[in-house]
Amino acid sequence: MLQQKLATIEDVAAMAGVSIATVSRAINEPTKVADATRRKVTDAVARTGYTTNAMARSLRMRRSNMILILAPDVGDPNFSNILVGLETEASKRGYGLLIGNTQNDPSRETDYLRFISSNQADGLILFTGHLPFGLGQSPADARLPPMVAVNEPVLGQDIPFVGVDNFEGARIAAEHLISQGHRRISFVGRAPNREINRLREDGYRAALGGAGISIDPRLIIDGDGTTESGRAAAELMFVRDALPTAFLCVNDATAMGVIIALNARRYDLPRQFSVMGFDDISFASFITPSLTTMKQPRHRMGEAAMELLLTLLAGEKPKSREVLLRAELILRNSVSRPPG
Amino acid sequence: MLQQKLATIEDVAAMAGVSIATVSRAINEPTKVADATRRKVTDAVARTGYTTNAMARSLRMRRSNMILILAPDVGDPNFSNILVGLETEASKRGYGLLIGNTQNDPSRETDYLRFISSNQADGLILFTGHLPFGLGQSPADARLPPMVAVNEPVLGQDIPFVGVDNFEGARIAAEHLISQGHRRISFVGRAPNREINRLREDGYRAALGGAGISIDPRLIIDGDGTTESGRAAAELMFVRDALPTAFLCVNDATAMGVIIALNARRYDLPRQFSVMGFDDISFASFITPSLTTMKQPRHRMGEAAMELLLTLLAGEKPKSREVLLRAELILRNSVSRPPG
DNA sequence: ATGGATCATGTAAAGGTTTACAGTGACCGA
DNA sequence: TCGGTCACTGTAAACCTTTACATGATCCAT
Repeated sequence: MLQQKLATIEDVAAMAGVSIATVSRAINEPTKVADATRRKVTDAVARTGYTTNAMARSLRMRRSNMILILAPDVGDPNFSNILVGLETEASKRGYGLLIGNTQNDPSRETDYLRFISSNQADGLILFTGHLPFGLGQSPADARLPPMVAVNEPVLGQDIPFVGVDNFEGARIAAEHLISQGHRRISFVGRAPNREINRLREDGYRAALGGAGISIDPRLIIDGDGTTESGRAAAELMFVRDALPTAFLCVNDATAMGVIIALNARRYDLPRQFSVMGFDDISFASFITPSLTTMKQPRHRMGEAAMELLLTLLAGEKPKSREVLLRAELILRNSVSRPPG
Repeated sequence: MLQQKLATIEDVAAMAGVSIATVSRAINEPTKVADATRRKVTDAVARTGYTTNAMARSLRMRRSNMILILAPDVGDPNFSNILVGLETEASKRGYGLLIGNTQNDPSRETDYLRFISSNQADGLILFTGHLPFGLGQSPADARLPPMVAVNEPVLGQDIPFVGVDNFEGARIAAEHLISQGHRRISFVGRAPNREINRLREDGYRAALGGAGISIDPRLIIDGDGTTESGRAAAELMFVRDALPTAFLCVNDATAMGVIIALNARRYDLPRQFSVMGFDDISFASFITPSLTTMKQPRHRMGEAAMELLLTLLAGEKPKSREVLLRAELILRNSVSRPPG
């Protein structure tokens, strides 16, 4: 390779006329070194262009200052903003981010664990909602690496979690619809085995219950959170005999599907039907009508998750092992009073 | 720390009754080791749960098997899919991805170079369209690390590039509008100092020239590629006296702004105005009318860029230092024949 | 039988840090 | 003057690999 040899700590030590130990100290614990010496060292560092070899440092310290992010799909617009928050905080604290895109493929999840076992990453951020395949199953690896789940909690494992209060958020959303006079409110995106969907459905139920509205099970529609599922759900409502006046959707993607289906049937929104989403993805404001939704503080979620993980990594006790942020109601044009 | 000591190569060697050199060879160059010995080693590896310490390996080999991604905004929907392509190819070849989100902040760009200079990353993928601040300016660092620009080329530096043929793509788009009978076609998103915008504008000009249509400079509107700029551009057209029958937009975000503005003015699209975008971002199909656009093969762009970088890293000569992929015309509902 | 080639393995150095421990002077109080 | 602190610096081990080189065994052709 053409790579010219980089300056090492020895070169700096030689130029400054001190030992390598002193150079190391001058860099990492400046107070422990005499002023004059420190100046000689910083001088030599500048002249040689020395930068610490992170590999040697990591080897010695058994710490890489890297965090592995395990996500099913980095391209997901809901994830990528959290990623920016994670990155902001990590970068501020001198950590780097390693990305692991798993596509929900168990073998890729396992594969990425090599970064942990080979010491290339000190901790783990989980977007997946479950432990990576191969971790925590056998009692042998009862000792899990430091990790924090974000967005979606990991059930039954007591993994620290940062996310939004989905129950409360959905309740606020449903209450908003109720306050506009709606009483026949559909919930689109039921999926009892997905924790997020379950919590949002529960929030919906709590709001209706609190307002003394009895729940019509025909208005609760299964869905996997995709735009297509929203479209299909809306179509299904027309087949069944009972129509709602408002749709509360488990997320924005679903809500967009509902809106597309209603637009295609030439309904005038929001006059004839109101629609609410959840998440406030970037395109929620671009669809017609623009989407009233619950905004997730994604950037802050990322920051909080990273902060929690770094606290754990430092061996300190965090204030709390669970951080629930509040979702914020964003009023746009997809909700009005019901017709009639 | 609670960290129990991990098995090292010495533990494996002891258990297998061979030297550590043999263990290393059995793992990395299995053919150079006798069958019986290899079996003993793999056995011991399994029993101890040994994984090679990547730090020690990197230190010794002066190679980290990591690639640094420098992007202005990881959350950009156009970027994140390229990222998935990069990741696919990198992961296949045993490389990891380090993300550097710069927000176009020069100091953050420089900051991330520490991963290169400290040997934590072997190469660089540039989304930024320019060299990171602090690199290549002074003749001292004339020797640049191996890098590949993706999406947006770096001008005047002979940096290998993978992207879409923007000139050709824009020409195809404009020709599509012309083939539908449009002759008054606006170009929204002129920005002569942005290479991508410039190329797309040139493609537009070439198509019109080729069809013998003279270009009305009043139909060419500045824009920075944001949705807001598209909205503003459309409004501007109404202030000026000359209206087009079709809008060719520099990208989908701009096109969505144009559509929103036209929808707000209660025009019937595409009957009264046709609109085309460029990129095919995921929400292009969700706006009403759904957007006819040029699709960028983002996943393949990522793969190709990573492939090129790894070729350079291996010290081999790549087939070509520039890979231009073709954008594909996606027909949807935002284009029709002009009115009248 | 002998020289040389081939194959399998071992020895030890090198890669660049951090840090426990030891050492050196200077200074202070008795 | 002496013992003891204190502030600073140096020595050397440890972190865990990969790999050039040396060694020894086997085999074949002479």
